Amino acid sequence: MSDQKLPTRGEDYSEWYNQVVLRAELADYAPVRGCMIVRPYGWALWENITAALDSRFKATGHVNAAFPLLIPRSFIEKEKSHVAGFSPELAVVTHGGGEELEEPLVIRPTSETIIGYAYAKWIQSYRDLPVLINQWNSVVRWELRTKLFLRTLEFFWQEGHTAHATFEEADFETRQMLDIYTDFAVREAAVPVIPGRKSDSERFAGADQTFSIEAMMGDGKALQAGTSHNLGQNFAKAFEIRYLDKNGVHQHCWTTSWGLSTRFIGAIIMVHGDDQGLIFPPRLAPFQLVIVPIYKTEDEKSSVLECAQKLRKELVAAGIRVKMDEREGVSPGFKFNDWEMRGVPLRLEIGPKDVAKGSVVLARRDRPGKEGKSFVSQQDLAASVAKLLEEIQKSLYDRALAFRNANTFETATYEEFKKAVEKGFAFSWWCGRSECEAKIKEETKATMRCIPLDQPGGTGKCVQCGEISKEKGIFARAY
RNA sequence: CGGGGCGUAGCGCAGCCUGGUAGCGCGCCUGCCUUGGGCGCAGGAGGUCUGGAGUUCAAAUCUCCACGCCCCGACCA
Repeated sequence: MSDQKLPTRGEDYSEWYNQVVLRAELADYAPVRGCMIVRPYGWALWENITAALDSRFKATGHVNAAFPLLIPRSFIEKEKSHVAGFSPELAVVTHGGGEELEEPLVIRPTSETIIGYAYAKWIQSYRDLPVLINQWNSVVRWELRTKLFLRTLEFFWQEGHTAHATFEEADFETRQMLDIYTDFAVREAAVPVIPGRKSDSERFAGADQTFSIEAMMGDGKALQAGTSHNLGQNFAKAFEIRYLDKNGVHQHCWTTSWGLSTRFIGAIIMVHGDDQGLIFPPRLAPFQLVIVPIYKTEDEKSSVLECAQKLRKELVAAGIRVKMDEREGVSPGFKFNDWEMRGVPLRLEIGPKDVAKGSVVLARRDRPGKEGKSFVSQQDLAASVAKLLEEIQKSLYDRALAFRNANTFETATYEEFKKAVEKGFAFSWWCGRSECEAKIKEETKATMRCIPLDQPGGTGKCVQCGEISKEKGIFARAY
């Protein structure tokens, strides 16, 4: 660490983000442009994200599997709009074993096609349905403008792929998974999100309908934090995924896909972080509590460490993720700042005075300085800690929601709209036409994020063209 | 893929204009001292100056070419 202070978010939000990711040791740049090395601290966060999602997938009947990294290029070409959408960003393997391949292989940008191939083989009867499979993997899309976690050439994610007998079942699945993402974002990550439907131009290549959850970052920009697609019968027709129904008639399946990526880590960073650095929501934080022992003499050191170890064991036994910072030669003050920068939600300070009094100091990451510090008895420490962690979790959500509300504007005129998207979200009537959407983008740089599922009802005038509209949309500049 | 910026110690930079001994800050190592909000002092290690070609007695420095990275725009989880 060369300079000790981060740039503030107000000075340079983008640079604040880059630095905090590197200094907190979440990730590092790789030798190939656009690729990312996820460091242990960042991966620990991802593991907590995957665990929270995976249990929700399992609870709704999904199972995990693994499909290949390499896909015959002809597969990608089988679904018209899918090729059109993805061909500019494909990585293609042309050689293997020292020879040019007869058919180039695409490194998966997503797995609809190879899974479609497998489903066509596996599904014959309505009795085989539904198929509810998820896979955890990484995919490659040749991005030209990259940023750690938010947009990298290779990224880690989960992709769920399901096949159903009817449109209704596929529609239910699509919405159910959107609900799961919403629940995960709100309850685990303390990130308020707006679930909604994507416009035609923002739809996934090959989907009939795309839904997303949209979150507001600390600079007022939007981030798509998860997506769920109803693929209709498009892939089923391209790959001949068919089943024989009860009447003995061949039907094409209805398929869905849904994904959430390491991009979500970017959302956590930008939704909760402050000028000191990261703030992780307790439920996902790699370390929920860090212990900083404080001592001068050798005698103090042994008694403080002994006590700290005892407390650590109690906390671990209570299921709390604890880090003990026993580094020699760095001052406690340094450690305070270091762990604050790295986003640990709660810090436990213990020194000779605390050992004598049977107390500790607990300092909340979400409330800087003295205000967030409290003296707490070592008796029932685990219970006190658990309670504080819950409070922090809640206050992070409340704070993020308040910020989003303060920066979301219901705009009546186009002038108001233009001002709104400078600061945050515009929630405005929209006629639904792509031309209006394109014009808005051209003139304001804001894009149609989603049409929230939660609509006020009634009608209003499209913010751009003035036509009577039935729905309101979220518009914002986006990552 | 267009525009801009930058490649010199692990990181951040100076040196380049005006060619001639490789420098500073932070970090790292050792020792002492300190430790309740980013300690201090002393000593030390660490460089094919992104690569290639050219000009020159001599190139980090001048010329040309290549490569890489970052930032800003068009396309995307």
